[in-house]
Amino acid sequence: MRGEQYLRKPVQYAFVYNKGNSWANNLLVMKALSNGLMSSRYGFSVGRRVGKAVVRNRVKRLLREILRATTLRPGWDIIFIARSSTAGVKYAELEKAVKDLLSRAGLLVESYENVSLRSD
RNA sequence: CAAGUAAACCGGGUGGCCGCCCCGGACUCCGGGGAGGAAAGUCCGAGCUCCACCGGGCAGGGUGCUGGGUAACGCCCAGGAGGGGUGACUCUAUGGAAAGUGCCACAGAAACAUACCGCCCCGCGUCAGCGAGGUAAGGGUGAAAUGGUGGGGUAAGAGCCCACCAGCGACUGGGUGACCGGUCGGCUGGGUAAACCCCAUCCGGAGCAAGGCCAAAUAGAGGGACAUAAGGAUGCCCGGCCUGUCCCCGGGUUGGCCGCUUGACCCUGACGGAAACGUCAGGGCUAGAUAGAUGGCCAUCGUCCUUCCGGUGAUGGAAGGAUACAGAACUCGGCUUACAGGUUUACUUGGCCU
RNA sequence: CGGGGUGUGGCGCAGCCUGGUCAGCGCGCAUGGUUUGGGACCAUGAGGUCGGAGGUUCAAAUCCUCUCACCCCGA
Repeated sequence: MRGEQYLRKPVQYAFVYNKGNSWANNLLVMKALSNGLMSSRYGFSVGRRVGKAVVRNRVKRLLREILRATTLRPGWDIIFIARSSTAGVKYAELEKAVKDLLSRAGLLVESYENVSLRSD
C-alpha cells in the first residue's frame, strides 16, 4: 500500500496507540490523534484472535474499501482495531460501525446533503 | 442395477461500474500480468548464503526386509514375507532374542530353571498312611508352561521309536537379492529390542530477520583475557592449519537497494524401461508484496438440495436455500492434514435379463 | 523462521520418566445425619471416550507415530 493516506510504520502505530483518544463499539475500536498535517492517515490492526489469514485479509479489505469511500476531516491519524466479532461480518454492518465511530469522534465529513443528524 | 476397491482430475463461467500491486510504453493515459491443490501444518530432504579451512576419534541423533529411481530423503516404483478381506485390493519402525543385561504384574508349584494335585515302582505298616525314587502324559493357573495330532512302547511315562505337520541345521536347485523349492539329519525348552543394547548406514552449525551494498546517526583514550598463550566449525578430545585476536559493558540507526524469482521449471512429441523415472527434439515465461497487492457492489448462467404444481414415466416449471477447505513472503522435491459438489478410467462381488 | 510447554469428572491439579496391583486428591454437586433453621462438621454416593486416530505389547493415561486445539519464548 502506497500513498500518504496510510499509516505504514510501526513507530507511527505505537505513537497513536499510546497518545490517541479511543472510541469503541461491539465490532471495532478506533484510536485517533491529531497529526498537524493537511490530510488524514489511517491504518488497521487485525489481530490473530479475529481468525485465520483468510478471515483477517477479508476484514482488512472490507475496511480499506469502506475508508476509500469515506471522506475524513483532515489532520488526523486514525487506527481501526478489529475485535474478534468482526469475523465473517457483512460489508453493510462493518460500514455502519465505521461511520458510527467516525461521527461520534467528529471526524466524518458528510458528503450528502440529505443525511442529517437524528433528533429525538 | 446395487454394493465396493484402486487410480487420475476439476474445484465455478460470462459481463458491467469503482479500486489495489508489479512490468512495459507514454507523461498521467494506454497495454500486459496478478494465489493453491493443498499457497496450510512445518514432519523430512535439498539448493542458496555465512560461519577462514582439512582430517580422525568419542558422545549424541536419524533411518532400518530386498532390488531399483532420485540432486537428496524418513519420499516414489517393483518384489519378498507376515496379517486382514469371498474378492478387486489393502496394512506393516518388517535387521538381530544361540553377544550380554533388564523386565514379564495378578494368578500359579514354577515365568527360567521348576513339581502343587497327580501317575508308577520299591521299602515299612493290620489299616489310615509314612519314607526313598522315577515321570512330566492328565488336572489346575496364566497372555504365555518346554513342539502339535495319531500310533507303538512302558511299572508309569517321555521324540524313547514311527508317520504327517511346524521349527532348526547341513547339502542342493532357482533368483541380482529379500526369499522360494527339494533331499537328508539329530529329534528341538518362551516373550519383549516402538526396554537398554548389538549390527549396518547416514548426519558440522545456523538460517533470506541468511548475507551484501548505500545513506543517515553516535562516544568509545571504558573494562577484561592472553605469550609454556588465546581464539577460530557453535557437545568433547586429538593432529594439522590460520590469525594480534577474542569476550563483556556503553552509544547510534530501525531508512533505501540488491538477494527476489529462469527453475533438479512448464507444455507437446519421440525413444529407453515392467514401473518409479531417464534421454533427446520443439515451444513457452507463468505473482513478487513489505502494516504486507490479487478486492468491493451488481446482473446473469451453471451445479446441488428442499418445498409446491403438472405428468404413467422420461422429465418440465416456480419459489427459497447452498456453492467447500483455504491466501504466496528465498526457492524447489516429498509427506501429512482440511475440503461443498462433481467428472473419468480400470477392476471385484452379488442380483436380474438375453 | 526457530525453540519449548500443556491437554485427565463442573473447576484446579497428581499419576506418565520406571506399562499391570490405579484412574486418585482438594473444591464443588446430590442424599442422609447433626441444628429450631442455616453455616460449619460427619457419613455415603454420583460423575472421567485420560484431546483425537492408529500401532507395539498378554496388557497403554503411561511407550511409538501421525494429528487437533491452546499457551509461552527468541530473532
